[in-house]
Amino acid sequence: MDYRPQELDRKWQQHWASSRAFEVSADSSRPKFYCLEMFAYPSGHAHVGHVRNYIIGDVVARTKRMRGYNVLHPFGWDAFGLPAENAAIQSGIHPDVSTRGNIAHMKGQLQRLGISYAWERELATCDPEYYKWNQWLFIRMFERGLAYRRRSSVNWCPSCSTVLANEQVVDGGCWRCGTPVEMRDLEQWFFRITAFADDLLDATVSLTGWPEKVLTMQRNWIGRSEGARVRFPIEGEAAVQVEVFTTRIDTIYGATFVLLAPEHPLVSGLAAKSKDPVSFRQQVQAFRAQDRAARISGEIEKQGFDTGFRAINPFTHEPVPIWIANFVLGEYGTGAVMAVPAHDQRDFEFARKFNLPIRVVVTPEGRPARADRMTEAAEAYGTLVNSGEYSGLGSNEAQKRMIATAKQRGIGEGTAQYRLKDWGISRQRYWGTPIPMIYCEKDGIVPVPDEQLPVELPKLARFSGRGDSPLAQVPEFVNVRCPKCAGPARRETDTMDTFVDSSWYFYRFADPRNNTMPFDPAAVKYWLPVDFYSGGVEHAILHLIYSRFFARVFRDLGLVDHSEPFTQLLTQGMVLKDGVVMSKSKGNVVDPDTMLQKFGADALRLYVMFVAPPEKEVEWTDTGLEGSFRFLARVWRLLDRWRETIGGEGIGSPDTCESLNAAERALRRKTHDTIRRVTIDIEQRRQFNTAVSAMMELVNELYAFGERTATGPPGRRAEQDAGHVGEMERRETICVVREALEALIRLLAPFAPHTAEEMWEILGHGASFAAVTWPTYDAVVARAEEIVVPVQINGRVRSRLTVSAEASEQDLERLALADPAIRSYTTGKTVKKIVVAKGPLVSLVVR
RNA sequence: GCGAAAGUGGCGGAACUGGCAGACGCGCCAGACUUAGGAUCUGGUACCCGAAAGGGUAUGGGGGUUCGAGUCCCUCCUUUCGCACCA
Repeated sequence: MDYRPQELDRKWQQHWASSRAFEVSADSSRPKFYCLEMFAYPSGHAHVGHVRNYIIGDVVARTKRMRGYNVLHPFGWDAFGLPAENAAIQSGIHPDVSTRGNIAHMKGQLQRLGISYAWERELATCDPEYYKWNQWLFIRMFERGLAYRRRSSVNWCPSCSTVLANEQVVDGGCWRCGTPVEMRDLEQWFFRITAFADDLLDATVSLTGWPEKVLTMQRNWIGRSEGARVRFPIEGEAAVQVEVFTTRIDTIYGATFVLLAPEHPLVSGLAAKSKDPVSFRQQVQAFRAQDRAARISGEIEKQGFDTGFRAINPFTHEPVPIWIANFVLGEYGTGAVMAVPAHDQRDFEFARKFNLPIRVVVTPEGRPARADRMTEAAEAYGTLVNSGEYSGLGSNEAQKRMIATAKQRGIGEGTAQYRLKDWGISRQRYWGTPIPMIYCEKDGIVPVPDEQLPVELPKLARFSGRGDSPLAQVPEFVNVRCPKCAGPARRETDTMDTFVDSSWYFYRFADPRNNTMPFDPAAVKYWLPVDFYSGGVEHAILHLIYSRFFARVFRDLGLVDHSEPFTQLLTQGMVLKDGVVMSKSKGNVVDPDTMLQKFGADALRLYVMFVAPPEKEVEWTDTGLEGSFRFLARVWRLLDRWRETIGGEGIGSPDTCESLNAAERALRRKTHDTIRRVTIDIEQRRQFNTAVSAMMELVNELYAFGERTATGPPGRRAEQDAGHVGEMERRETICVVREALEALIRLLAPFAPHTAEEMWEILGHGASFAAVTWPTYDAVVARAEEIVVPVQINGRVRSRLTVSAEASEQDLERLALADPAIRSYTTGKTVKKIVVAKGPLVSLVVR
């Protein structure tokens, strides 16, 4: 009977579907496990790179199910987004149509892989039943001031013709297409994620199940820095002050000038009053026109000019010049800095270039540096000098006292600054959630009443790809009555960033058909947080920080009782082909369906899990896949060779067999040790490749065992008279082999579920794996009876002792010294030291 | 520039708390069974010397701690990733 996986795939997939094997409901009497893979953008075809993630999740989900957990393992579609809309501009096919077609195809691919999803909970974010709750939530956030509208300078991608959030700008370009981002002044909707900056930052220490790398990225992104704001009056301008942010208030006696960003709000006022307003404005314009990416990255030279105005250092009361500099960022802190050239490298370079004074006010070890001899700024903390009453204090102490003084005198206060900005969510595109807001001349901004939700996307007839906000060109959509005064009003025509959709879909899975709330809090209380979440690292800050933000919003709305939605996070590596990431444009995608037709779902699943640990990038090889197929066929032949022998009734467990011979005991030991290793590898180490190799070892052992038995190994079965097998084996052999095979099949089930189900059935078991329990091991049986102990002399292995596992340290020492090979090294010399290490291992120092 | 992770046979990788480096797989070599083998089974496969027994050298380079280092420490090199004038 040959191994024909394609038939098994079909048979068991049908069986799982018709028996609703993976559908679940909340059950407080059982422990729950929520296993989730990042949902998919329905691009049309999943390649093996995408599919790796789903297989990882499926192995975890299936294992947990066998271990008695009530497992929620859902899937859905991140179905809004630009590619579908751009395709519509090209092809004229409506995004709704193409998206649904893509979803149907990809769903089929996942089903053919045998991923154990609870498909009845499937959702797509482009369904009004889903995005209605985006709108509902938006309004709740608006009511609480967490969603607000403001005019500001925003990132604009000219290619996608839409605004981008800061998180979506990578190296100065659009995260999706790489086009350099431009700045535009626009009225936009923002989510006040900065209100949770401290919470999001501080809680990272509680995320012990996350990779440290991702946490570091999030901490850097939030970018909290402690410091102070200090206000500098302007000489002769009583009405205005320059407020600066500094993390080094201890160096304020060394502040010899003040720098403003070209975007600083005071700049235009100063220009007007300056001696030469025309040239002033020209220089500011020149700075602002500089390439933003280059300006921020420090690639261009530091430039600046003197405004002619002077600020009064509130600590020294000295007047210092105010300059405008191209490297000062308008959007960070106050957009103005006090420049301390002696103790800040950037200020140092600027002072040297423009001959501005440098004054040393902090010294690390007693003797102050000479300003005229410095080659770089002295940024280290130390003891203050030339700082009036603060001289002699350490930097830390000085900071505390200076902040207290500033506060007392009303010239400043201690604060923290963040690099995290509020999340701009308006998108000038069609294929997204309409923002449920109405603008009325009389009543201003008015939310759409809850009972009118959802605000549905109108069907667009044409996609031109030109101009802003396609919805603005649909009069029936734009023109509405004001919900308050019933007067004429117009709708918001921007749509939401699709990252809004993906920030809470994992809650909706707990209760996906609810039509009165986003979800029932009780359902979420049972299922959430997600116990195991896996996806690509590319979401380390985008999706994962937005989701943590949404969890806090739901928490503050009283809908959930936790703050962190994902307990354990696994960031899986990409699958490469020919050394590069698979992509349609590179023409190097490996289509899972082709592989399925050749080798079946289980070989593909097994290969993907075996090739490397899940976090690592892997290079796809066809021969590796064939190897996995061969392994499964090898297991299949093993079962074929033993099925009639061990299938009979009335055969007890090996525990009841008293007289196992050495080979049988060794096989039992291997069986139990394999269960131990596979269980730990899957459940604790999440290192699936070594779990697979442990199973391969067991299979090799079973082949070797078969070699020694009456009927011979599986490969020779063809030459045996099949009618006679079975009667020739010892009862003990049958017990031990059956135990080994039944364990193997169950361990294999999460990786190769179709094959395992079939083999389980062949062995005469009725129940499908949804109901089968994970094998357990006996630690005593798993331990070897006899062990080989290496003996080292001066660090080199010179002999090996075969001893009982119970041998004591003294026994080992004695046996080592008595060993002939060892004696040839010790005779005539002194044994200076003997170490018996756990392991065990004996190490002798001989001189 | 700063920070993090990593560097192991021809290849993917293993080695859990410092204890036999190279598990398992791919590839390759040989044998068996065969009309045949690109099926299957068995054996071999880090490198160097040696007919063999055996010996020596090996985890990016150099140094150190230790009875013992792929693993810990220092230093340098390379690769990948993240951050990059954030005051």
